[in-house]
Amino acid sequence: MIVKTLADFNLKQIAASGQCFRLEETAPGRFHLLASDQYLEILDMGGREDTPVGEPYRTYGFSCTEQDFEEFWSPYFDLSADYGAVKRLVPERDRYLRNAVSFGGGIRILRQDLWETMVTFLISQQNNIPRIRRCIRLLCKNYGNAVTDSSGQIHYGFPGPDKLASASEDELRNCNLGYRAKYIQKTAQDVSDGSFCLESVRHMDYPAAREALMSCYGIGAKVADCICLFALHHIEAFPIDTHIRQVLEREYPQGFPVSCYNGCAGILQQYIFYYELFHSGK
DNA sequence: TTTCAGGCCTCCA
DNA sequence: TGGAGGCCTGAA
Repeated sequence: MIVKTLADFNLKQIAASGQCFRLEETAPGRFHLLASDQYLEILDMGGREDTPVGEPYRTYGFSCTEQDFEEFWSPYFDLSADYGAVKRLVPERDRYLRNAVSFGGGIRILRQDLWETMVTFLISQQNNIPRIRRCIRLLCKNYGNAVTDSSGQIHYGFPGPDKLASASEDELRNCNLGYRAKYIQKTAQDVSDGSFCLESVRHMDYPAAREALMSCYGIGAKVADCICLFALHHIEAFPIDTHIRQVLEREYPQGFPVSCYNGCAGILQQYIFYYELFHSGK
């Protein structure tokens, strides 16, 4: 296990922010994370939250080598980005956003796998988080590769498009996907036969990637924006779901000042989302 | 029992 | 072209 003290990084907040359904707190302060076929255990060793806005830090133990951390996990957690600089863009007069940033200051936008993110956010539509997690667990167990951790426990990696394309809609429905099974089946087929190219989407700018994603069966504006933000790291993407829509109507009736945030409004969206869901003192 | 959850598609006017 | 209705399922 390697130990790291990290600024603007709180795994509990990241797990609760709902951007990654395979990051789970399995016991207080203990997390496990599956990303594609990689498995990581993480131990929260404490830290400080009562620092000036934007500078919380915590210490974590990671069950990987220094090399794996630097090559895979550090980019995955977006650790080279300065989130303090984003927080400082929020003006003093915007008390709501200042509170949201202070409350969820350890959130980062993960850099997740494109295919995995497409499928998980197809599942997320009109759905709740416990059920989304169950669906993904079933999908991985039925179609993913087994990954054994250091204690010999088996976990399952995320199934690739070919694997899901070979499953029938009824078989996918058995993963509790409901009507979303046909979206996943069709999208997997399109990726598998090359009519939708993941690699080209990776190289598109935000508007082009969003439009390309929305051409997939079952992917609308909200899901496309989530994929752009959480997989392609287009941090200007600003997904609007029912929670965010309510906030915009209540706090920003003139519209959210996207232009103030220098192409990183999506990060602010995550602070707002987390604040709305978990802040009880409003 | 009903509503709603991190929407999207299809149909019809 | 825009709006209404249907869709899986389970927690509250």
